[in-house]
Amino acid sequence: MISIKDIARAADVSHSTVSRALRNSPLVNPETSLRIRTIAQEKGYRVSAVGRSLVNRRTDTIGVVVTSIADPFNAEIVSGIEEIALTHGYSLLLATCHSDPNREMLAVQSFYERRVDGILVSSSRVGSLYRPMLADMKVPIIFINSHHPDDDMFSVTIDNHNAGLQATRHLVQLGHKRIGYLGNQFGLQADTQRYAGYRSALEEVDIGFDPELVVHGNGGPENAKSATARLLALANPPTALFCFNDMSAFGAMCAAREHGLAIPSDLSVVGLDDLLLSSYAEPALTTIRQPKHEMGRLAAGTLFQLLSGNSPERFISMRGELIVRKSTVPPRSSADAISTNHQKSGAGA
Amino acid sequence: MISIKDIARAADVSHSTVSRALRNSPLVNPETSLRIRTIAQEKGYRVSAVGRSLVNRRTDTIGVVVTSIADPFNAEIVSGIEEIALTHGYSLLLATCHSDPNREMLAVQSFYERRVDGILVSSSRVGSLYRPMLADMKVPIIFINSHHPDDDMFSVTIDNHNAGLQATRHLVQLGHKRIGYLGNQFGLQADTQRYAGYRSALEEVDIGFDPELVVHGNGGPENAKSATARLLALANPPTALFCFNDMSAFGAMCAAREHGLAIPSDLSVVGLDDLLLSSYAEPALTTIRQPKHEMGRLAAGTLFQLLSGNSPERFISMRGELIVRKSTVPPRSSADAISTNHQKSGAGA
DNA sequence: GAGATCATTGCACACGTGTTCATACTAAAA
DNA sequence: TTTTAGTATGAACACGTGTGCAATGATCTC
Repeated sequence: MISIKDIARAADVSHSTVSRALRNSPLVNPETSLRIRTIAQEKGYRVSAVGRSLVNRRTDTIGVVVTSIADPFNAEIVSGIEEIALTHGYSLLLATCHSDPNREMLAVQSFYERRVDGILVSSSRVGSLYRPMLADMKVPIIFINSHHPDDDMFSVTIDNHNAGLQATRHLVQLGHKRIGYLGNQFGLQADTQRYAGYRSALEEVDIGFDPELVVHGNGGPENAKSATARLLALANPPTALFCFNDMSAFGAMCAAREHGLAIPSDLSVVGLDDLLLSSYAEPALTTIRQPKHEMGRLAAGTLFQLLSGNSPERFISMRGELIVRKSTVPPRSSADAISTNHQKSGAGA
Repeated sequence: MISIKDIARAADVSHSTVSRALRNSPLVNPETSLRIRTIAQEKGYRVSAVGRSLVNRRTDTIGVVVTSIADPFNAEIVSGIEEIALTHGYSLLLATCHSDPNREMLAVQSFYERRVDGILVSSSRVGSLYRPMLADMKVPIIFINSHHPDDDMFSVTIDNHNAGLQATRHLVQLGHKRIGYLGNQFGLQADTQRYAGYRSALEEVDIGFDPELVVHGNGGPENAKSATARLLALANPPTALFCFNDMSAFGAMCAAREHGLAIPSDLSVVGLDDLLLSSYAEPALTTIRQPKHEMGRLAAGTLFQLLSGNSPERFISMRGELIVRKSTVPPRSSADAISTNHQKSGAGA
């Protein structure tokens, strides 16, 4: 591993001069500078970012922790972050925590030890426990997809309540009266808020709320499938379903078909995310588009604002956009769906 | 930012003793050690990995470059890598290159400057151009999903030829005679090999090869859609389609439906990847499962073998597994599909 | 009690880079 | 010629950490 001292020896100058020459400092004679840079190139020299970081007190690196990178939602957020980081010449340190608060803390601590210049956390489960930790380490942290009402926290979220409201309103306007909610793990902030939006939409039109129509998965399709099966086994099943996210919606549609129901004629489904594949599904999924990529960009942008000494907005809240596709239609009979009590041995289509 | 010198001052010892105490060295008096560690904790001290890296000459960091993290295929590979890295106490530096050889090189150079202990590159587009660069920088590199026949390269791939063979054989065995191939960008190694497998399967049973039935997308659903549309507009369209990957398969199925065809009765489709959502599609996608997570694990495992001085296998080739689901059935008439020349204004189901 | 062994600690240097300050030399001005 | 201003360079220190070596003092052995 060759250092500036090596090429200093080769060029018969001090390492100071080499350092200056490589950074194109006007302090060094143009001829010597060229000679040094030539030698450096010949020897295949590359600066050591670790040596440089030690003196510059910055690593040009930001840390990103997500629940799972295999989750396309997180992947798109990271994609947005990476895009902005690249334009600033920053690198990305990635860690996953699998919704484990402990692993989340460990990841953040690891980032801190590595002296990242900033940290982005998506779907944090730790929340206010960060406070004492943040007091110690003066590293700017931006939260994505979780909001903390404390003064010194920055966050980028979508308006989850509004998203739930839009999705449910859409189903209400189609004429549905028995609308189910397929949530994520209980206690998750985004779930609570989307659920609240769902409730609000029902109250707007005086549709009686039926707790039977609320089930919880874990955000993945498999859990959504079994949760939906419970819902469809009800004596008076829903005619429409609002799902926490698109992955859950896929699982729900799968369960419905196995139950002998056709989508959307027997069951309307609306998701939330608008994943790349959602528009290619059959039927194409009606959903609330979440600007994932843009959220990543904004979060990273906020961080770089902070790093350059500016005072960006603390709480950025984005609006989801309703994308109506083919998975939602009016219910079969406008006189509610009491008559359509499907048997499990029903039409196998 | 507090350093060992600060707590050395506070504990009235030399920074050497602090360094030893924090690493639980047996050389330091247990009482002093405890006192030092207490002070360190009170002050919220955390080692600087950059200082440590400078002297240890290792960063406990590996670099990963993928084409796009938003691509679920890459995301799952990264997920596998991260899992193994974590067990070794390593962190992950992530970069994307968007299939641009130049950006790929820049990413690798950035990693090198940051003195990562090893590099993983998925779907490399640069190939042998690495050689001179590798000669300079003695950082172990593992390639995923691209194979380089040079001596000093390590790689983990799936047997693409075999995958193409299995997929096409499956369609042949169902009785299809006009089988299309929807490939990725021309020149991509994986595409060439899968295409070769496709050809081999056709030759096995003496099905005449028709170059009309081969089209190329870019691995994404949108391009796949338009490419498939061209295929279906043929006077004598295919009755089955082997797609480069699952994303393409989704685009292909979408195009077929817009063309008035039913999947699988009018067109059988087989993908390659087995994404999380592939089994939840309608119809559930027949595909060749690629052990993405395992490939990431193996690649990372190979790297850590190298880092610990062992000599792991150079070329790891994995077998894809045919997963038969609902998107493939025998063709409508065994007397080929000449009669089924669908009009674009056909049944709109 | 003298020498030997051991436990504990500090000094000094190293890692690779950037930067301040002083120095040596050159050229211009007086 | 002397002073002044300017140019080019090196010495020295700093960043935070780890470690070989020496030094100190204590305990043990005979």
